[in-house]
Amino acid sequence: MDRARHVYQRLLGHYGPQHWWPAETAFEAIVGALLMQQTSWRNVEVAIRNLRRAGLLDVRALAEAPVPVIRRHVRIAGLYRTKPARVRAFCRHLLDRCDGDLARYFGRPTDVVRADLLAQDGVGPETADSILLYAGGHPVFVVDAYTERIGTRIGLFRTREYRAIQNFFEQHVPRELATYQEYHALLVRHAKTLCRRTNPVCEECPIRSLCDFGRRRKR
DNA sequence: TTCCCGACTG
DNA sequence: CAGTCTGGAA
Repeated sequence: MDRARHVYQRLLGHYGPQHWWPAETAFEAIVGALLMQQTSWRNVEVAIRNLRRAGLLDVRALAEAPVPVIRRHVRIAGLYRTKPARVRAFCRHLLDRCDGDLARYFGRPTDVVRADLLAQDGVGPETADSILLYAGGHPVFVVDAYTERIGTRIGLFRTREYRAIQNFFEQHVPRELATYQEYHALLVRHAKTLCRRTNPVCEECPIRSLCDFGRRRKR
């Protein structure tokens, strides 16, 4: 069996399904991705909750809201000098690109949507792919710091280049939306609970037998 | 003090 | 490639 698939099976068996964003709305996934950078997800959840409570969790509402108002609600997510304006600018873009119709926005070839996302302020490779995968239903493999850490520790690859890592997974894991969504969620879960940057808990790791780092590490 | 599911600028 | 940006939790 392919190692990348084997890792997936073991993580899924150990942690179980993570049931992420698809349960929520596509728009929430977009806002979450834009606010997530360099912040704990806990704070992003609070920010989204604040927006919803204020009736601002909507394309038009956010597009029209003054930046200071948006800032008041998302301040907890940090980087308040950039994120609020980026969220509003992105919503304005959605309005004049597809009249705020997300199905229409995402209803184009993956590469086209990805290029459009990357052209937006504050949207880099990870944010773009995260939006594609969890809001747009496009089967692209999301790469983040956790993916890189786990992948290099295990010895799946050595590169640190975004596209190279992404290609690795997309060539070894069947291109299925649900699988890609679940795999990324599992990597995040694994990186936070056991495969931490410092003090990893290799003794309890479900993929230790597949891991170059874990096998060599003493208890 | 460090770190958190990055992106941008110089 | 390195510095910078943010607040909050540990």
